[in-house]
Amino acid sequence: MLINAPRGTKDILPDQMSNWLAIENKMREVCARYGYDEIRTPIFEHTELFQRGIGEGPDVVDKEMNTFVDRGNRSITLRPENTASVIRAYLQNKLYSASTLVKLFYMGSMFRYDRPQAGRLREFHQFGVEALGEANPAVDAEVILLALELLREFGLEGLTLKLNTVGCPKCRPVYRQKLTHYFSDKLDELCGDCRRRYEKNPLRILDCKVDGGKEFVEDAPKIEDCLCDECRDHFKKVQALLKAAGVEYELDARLVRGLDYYTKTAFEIRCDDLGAQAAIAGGGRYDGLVEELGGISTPGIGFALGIERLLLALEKQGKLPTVERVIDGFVVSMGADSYAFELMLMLRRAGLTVLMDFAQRSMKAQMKQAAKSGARFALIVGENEVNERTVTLKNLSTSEQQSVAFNEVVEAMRR
RNA sequence: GCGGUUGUGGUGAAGCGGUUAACACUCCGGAUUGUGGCUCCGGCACGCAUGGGUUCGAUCCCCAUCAAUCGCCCCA
Repeated sequence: MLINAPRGTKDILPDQMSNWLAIENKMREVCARYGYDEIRTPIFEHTELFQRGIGEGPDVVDKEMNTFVDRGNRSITLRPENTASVIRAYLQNKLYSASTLVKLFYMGSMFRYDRPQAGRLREFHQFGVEALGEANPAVDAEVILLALELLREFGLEGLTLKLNTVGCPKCRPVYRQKLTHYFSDKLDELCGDCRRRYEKNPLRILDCKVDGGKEFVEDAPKIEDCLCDECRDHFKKVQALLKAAGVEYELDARLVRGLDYYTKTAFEIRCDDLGAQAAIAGGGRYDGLVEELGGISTPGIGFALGIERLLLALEKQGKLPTVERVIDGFVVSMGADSYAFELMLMLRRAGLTVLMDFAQRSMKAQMKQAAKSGARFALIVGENEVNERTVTLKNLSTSEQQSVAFNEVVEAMRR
């Protein structure tokens, strides 16, 4: 019996690497332009980091974490997201000492134990960005712009930016209170999920697919009526900056980011082509999180983007990027393997990409391989070439062929 | 975690309760001497996700498991 990869995990095979690399390269390139530096944190952390960082409540922590006890009897969790880890690293390594605004990005595996679907895996990959130390709404705008520009550079279409503010510790409780009060005598009219949400997070009721359209839900108190001056002003400034940048967005009072740590700005980028997993990227401000994790009060904002979802969307739109791979030569050996080896070594040392078929097959078969590999040249060696210490160099696109002295092959191939 | 659909070779797929499981592509080999991309010829599932059951007999029927997928939940 073969052993398969665990449910919800996927091999990224050689023929897909080109797409992954192209995407990762673009991410690094855009981040460099925006002044974000890469960071890599461990794939597992103390379970407590996520419990404190994300908060008890969201499914991500309650039901979806891969938690285990290690041999030293510690409770360890495979990271379900990276923000808490980045902040942990920021505090632990005192990155704040370098400058007030620390801008970081990451990419890597995240783990959530959920039922797999296309665009939703148990091990999946996120690219994300965190800007720590600055409360200025301009940073909110920069982060959103970075996400949008990145996707735009991939040529992705059918994107919608949804924007909301979820208030802060001053005004959110007021709003939540109002909502709870509002729904308290309407529980019977809500679906089962919403009755659950009523306890855990009444804001959720607003974007319920079952109840969302109901009149009394539509008429529920709006957060904008409860925002404190600071949050109201912040949100206004973020919008002004986005408008100035020519960004189109939808205000969505029902957009509730799933992780409890968000404050003020919350946003999500959706792509039409992804079915139920339409959220390709999401994020927001989390001004209380650093303090929650034991640092001094430090504002922060970030977002995460699902790389598999991006790949899926790009594939659907026929826009998968690739990285070029040039094969310079393919050595065809007619029973002259040691000479062929010498040749390959020489060429590779000169920095050329050279392949050969080791199956000792007919010349015809080897030529076929050479053509299939996409190599620019076939380098044919046999008894004659060995004796003359030459190489028969055939340009596979023009079919031109010449005999070249061993020492002059590199030069001939570079012409 | 809940509900639905699906599961045939490397790939896309046809198929029927009963002798050799179509077809296409890929791949491999060949069309005489050391030359590819075109053409032609030939080869490639002892097996129809796995494990049970029904049946004289199952890839086609039933059950379970596993997996994928769609929707929900949640989220990226």
